[in-house]
Amino acid sequence: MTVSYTSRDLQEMVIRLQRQMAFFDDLQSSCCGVSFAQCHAMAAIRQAGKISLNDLAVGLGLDKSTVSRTVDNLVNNKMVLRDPVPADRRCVTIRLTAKGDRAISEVEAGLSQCFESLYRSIDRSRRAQMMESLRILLEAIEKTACGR
Amino acid sequence: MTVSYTSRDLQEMVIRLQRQMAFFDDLQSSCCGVSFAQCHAMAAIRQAGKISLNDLAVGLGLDKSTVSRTVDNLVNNKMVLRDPVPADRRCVTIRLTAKGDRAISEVEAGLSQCFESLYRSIDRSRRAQMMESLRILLEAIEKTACGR
DNA sequence: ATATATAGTTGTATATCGCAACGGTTGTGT
DNA sequence: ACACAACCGTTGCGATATACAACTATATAT
Repeated sequence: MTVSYTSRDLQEMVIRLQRQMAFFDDLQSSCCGVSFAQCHAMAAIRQAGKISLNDLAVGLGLDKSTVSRTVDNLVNNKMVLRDPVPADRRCVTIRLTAKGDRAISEVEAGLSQCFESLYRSIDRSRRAQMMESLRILLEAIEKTACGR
Repeated sequence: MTVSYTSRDLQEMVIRLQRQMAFFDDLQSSCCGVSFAQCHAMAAIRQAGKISLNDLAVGLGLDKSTVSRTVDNLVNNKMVLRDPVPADRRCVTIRLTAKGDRAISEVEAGLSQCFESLYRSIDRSRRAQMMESLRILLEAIEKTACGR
């Protein structure tokens, strides 16, 4: 007996998945006194080590002004520093403070732990199949332009 | 040759998936002159046919005041109507106008079409496996409390 | 009848975001 | 060398989204 699926089933699944995943966002915000947007910024800063405001904005896909203000808040919370760049006085470089590094590390550790639980809760025999399916789905989504 | 996966791979996949899916949100907002939140509200209203503000707020997981204002905007845009309820004069019922119905239908048709393309772009022989994997993943996520 | 619960609105506050305008800095073309 | 363009970041302004608390009006329960 073969089960038959439709695109509507896929749609429903993906939308439910999306709902559930909103939770990961909440997890990232609620935990360390930093908001979701701040968290994303900090993750990007961390990955870069240090980064200009412009590059950060491009990386996050946000307007410079938005990121400038987010950085303001992070500076106020002593999470990041804005350093002048002697070589080009238009620029600033942004980097994490020790406190900021601790905070984002904590968030990311929490997230990793969450995914570990999730991974372990999936039957070992099904993991490879699942990862393969996700890979294919991702590829398909990334290819299917759909207005983009 | 068995490929070995880790929870980190899963995490990466799911996060990439989440990123991609943010696009579906944009699709829903940008298309018909209604924002994402408005769109969600309209979808819920449509599903219910007519609904009280309170039920709508509960259904959307938002505060009543938030929804009240969202409905304000929708009323201003002639997308929905607020009707008094004679039987209980505290209540209002909210329902779509013809314009609102057209708008949300259009959005949902676009989304469905998007998922159809996506579905078709997945190799037929892999579809069942993918749906099965998604089902399992969803179940696992819904079960894995992870702070919830 | 009086107290309590409920439905919705409004005031206030915060976060997030973009566009436009601006000020200072650097690079370029002539 | 100098004017003009390009670029970086900030700030002003407006919009949306959201929650909590206070309030009004109504309904229910004791």
